[in-house]
Amino acid sequence: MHAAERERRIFEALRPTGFVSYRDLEVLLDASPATIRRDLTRLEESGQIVRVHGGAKLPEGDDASGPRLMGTPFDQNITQNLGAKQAIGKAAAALCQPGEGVMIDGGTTTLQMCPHLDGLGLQVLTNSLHIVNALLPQAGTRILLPSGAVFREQNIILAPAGEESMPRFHAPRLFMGAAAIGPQGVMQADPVLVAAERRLIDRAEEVILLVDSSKFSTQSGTIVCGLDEIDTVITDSGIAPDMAAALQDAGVKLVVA
Amino acid sequence: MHAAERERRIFEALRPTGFVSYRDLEVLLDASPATIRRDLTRLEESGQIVRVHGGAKLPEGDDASGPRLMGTPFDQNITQNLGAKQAIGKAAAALCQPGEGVMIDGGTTTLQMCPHLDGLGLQVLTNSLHIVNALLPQAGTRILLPSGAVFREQNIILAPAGEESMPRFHAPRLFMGAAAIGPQGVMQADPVLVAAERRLIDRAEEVILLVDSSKFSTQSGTIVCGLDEIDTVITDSGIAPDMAAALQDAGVKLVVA
DNA sequence: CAATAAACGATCAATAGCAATCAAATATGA
DNA sequence: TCATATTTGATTGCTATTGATCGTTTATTG
Repeated sequence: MHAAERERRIFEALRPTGFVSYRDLEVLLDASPATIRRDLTRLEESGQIVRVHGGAKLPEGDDASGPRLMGTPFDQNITQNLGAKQAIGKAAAALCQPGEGVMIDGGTTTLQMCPHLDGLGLQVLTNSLHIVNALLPQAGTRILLPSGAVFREQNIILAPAGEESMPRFHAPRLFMGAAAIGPQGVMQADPVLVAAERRLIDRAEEVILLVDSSKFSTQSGTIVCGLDEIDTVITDSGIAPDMAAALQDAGVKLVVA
Repeated sequence: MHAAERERRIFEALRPTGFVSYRDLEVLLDASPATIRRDLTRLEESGQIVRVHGGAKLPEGDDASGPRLMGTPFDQNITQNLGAKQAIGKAAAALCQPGEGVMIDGGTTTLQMCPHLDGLGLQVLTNSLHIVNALLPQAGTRILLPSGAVFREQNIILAPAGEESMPRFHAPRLFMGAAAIGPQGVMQADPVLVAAERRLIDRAEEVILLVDSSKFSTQSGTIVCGLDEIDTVITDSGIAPDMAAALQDAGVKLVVA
């Protein structure tokens, strides 16, 4: 296989979550370790990726620093606070019990759970096509989808109002993202997301919110639910102490990844 | 072989993934290494391709057909009889009325309809994630999905038996693929596909079958339905005359793309 | 905090792709 | 028909890329 072809595959693997492991590449490229390392080194020197121990990731969301293909707002968000989101995703994945069924809401932070779910044999109900794509290579993970129409802005599946879209599903845990969180509760940028998430919340025993610390300083959006409906918040170390205290006062369990 | 003919073949090989290896060209063009290099040099000087060590690729930004991952049986099938499938897909798309709702079954032939559906403002119900991906860039096409579990072998959504997976949907036309077709009826390789397709058939006024002519000589599989349930068959000119006659005797309308 | 395993970088031989030159075949025009 | 121009094919070094094998560094786990 040739360098150009390998590069194409690397980016293809990199796009969904912003990260590829060295192991994945070994299988995907069918090339010797030395060659893979050389490819990664070259791509890093040209600024197109960032190497990390064990793989490579897309550069953190500084805009206009290279000829990367990212059109949708979603693709732009993937690289925002990528490191924090990866840590949060990993911590969230650690809460899943092998073999159980969980719900994962769409979002760039929840997306980062996916690489860590491999091998757990989970049953994942999600409304996000991005998450479907990320989970597709994991043979042991069962993917369930609700019915509905595809909403392109967020690449999620949206059921018509009042319609039963996921019959007979109930899960111990829902992992949810958000545009912002504050004392008023959890907020989303787009009102149509609110309806979708509310439906998920109603079907979960426990609601776990995944938000990087920048979401605590944003305030715009439509309210999804109050803090009383949230059981756990997973965030990064950038959270302000008073925010942490406020969450715990509201009875929310706080996990800092 | 003339230079023009070689150039045509080079682009043909280049289109699917955006890259051709020098080795591939050697087989494909049946020309001496020197000639191939000269062709590539010339095409690069005119800006139509970019040469890289070991082959050539399309210039950046010329991202007409997105890069696809090869390896699964599905991806291998895509290139089988591609020309015929494209023609069939185009003919099928021509049967769609602007603004109407249609159902499209998963398959490599039905997939070829997608490029021709842009601008029709259709409402497409499909169980195939491949078709979802193909339709995603078409802003005017509304995509509807049934609920269910993702079945990886074929990348389709499979509803649990007996469950209502697509409430309140009914379409004038179903476009369906098949593994084989003969006097006994329409066949699929995998029994799980049969259940999925049967459910679609029940919701359609008219069933249109898309099969390239090689499907007439295959005989293996599970029977999906008899010829009496098929209204129209679209195939390529490779169909044997006696087969064509048999279809028309069975009351099936035959379209040769 | 130490042990272990994985990932890393550097070096070197082998291979594959490359450019340049020249010879042969084919086309073109008087 | 002959001469000339253009295209194709073969040969020859040369360079780039690859894969294997080291020893070293870095995460991870108990």
